[in-house]
Amino acid sequence: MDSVRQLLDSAGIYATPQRLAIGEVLFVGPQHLTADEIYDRVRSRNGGVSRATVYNTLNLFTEKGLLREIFVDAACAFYDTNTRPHYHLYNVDTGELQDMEDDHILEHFARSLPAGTRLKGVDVVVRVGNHG
Amino acid sequence: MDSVRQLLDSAGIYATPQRLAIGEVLFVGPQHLTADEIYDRVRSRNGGVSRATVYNTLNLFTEKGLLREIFVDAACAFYDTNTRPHYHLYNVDTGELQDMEDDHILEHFARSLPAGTRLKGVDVVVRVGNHG
DNA sequence: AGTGGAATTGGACCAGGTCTAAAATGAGGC
DNA sequence: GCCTCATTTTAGACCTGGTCCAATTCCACT
Repeated sequence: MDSVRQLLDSAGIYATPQRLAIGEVLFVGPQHLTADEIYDRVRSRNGGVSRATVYNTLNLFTEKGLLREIFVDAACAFYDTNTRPHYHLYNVDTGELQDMEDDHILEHFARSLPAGTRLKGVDVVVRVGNHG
Repeated sequence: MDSVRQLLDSAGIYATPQRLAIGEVLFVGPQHLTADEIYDRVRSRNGGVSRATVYNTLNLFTEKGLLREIFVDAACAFYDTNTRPHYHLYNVDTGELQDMEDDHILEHFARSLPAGTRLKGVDVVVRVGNHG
């Protein structure tokens, strides 16, 4: 139960009740959630957390490297608890997003797609910056 | 000059003056533009095109496979005239987006980054669907 | 207890992008 | 040439995810 507190500590994040509540929703395992899903889950478990705090906290966690933002369509960001560089499989029809673990997926993706799905495209974004 | 018309024809898109104007802005070569940039360029060249038409047309072109949408941050979509599966280099500080042509970039990206930039992360989205 | 800086809050605000209802366009038939 | 009707365009209202802001609360420290 205190693993979330430790995680925040190790990232240099001051642990508040709200941040712990949000962390407990997020860091139960690898998952992809939207801000709204996170907001709903935190509320139904702990009650009082405002939308603004959820956004603040998600941005803070992202900045500190505990989360990664994924943009897969214009109208909603996913937050991924797996922060290693990795691949995603996005189903444009269902809106599902899942991790792909195969390191050679780029060579194989066409062969290894889930049954019943058809390839629509592959985008790789290598994110760089000028500092930090 | 009529190559845009031919492109629209071959994609089964009825060629209107507005669509041709937008096509002429887009299909001059490989590039990444935002909807707003496209709107501005069309207006400064041809005048009368409404924002709604630009969005309609971009969606139509995307649907018909002439364009690809790229989501790289929450607040703005890029439209890429290169529709083959390929990689992008996004500079989080400048907002620049460029194509990467190296087919083995995933193995080499860490070594081949532009001078003065540092790796922030790699996201690969393999887009699939249940039909079509 | 008192103080000051950080965190939280609700609500106003912002900006892409979509929707809608009305007007304009234009190809096909006459 | 001109009607007709479906398609396209348009302006502006609208929606919605996300940010900003000023006011309040919290809490570590004295």
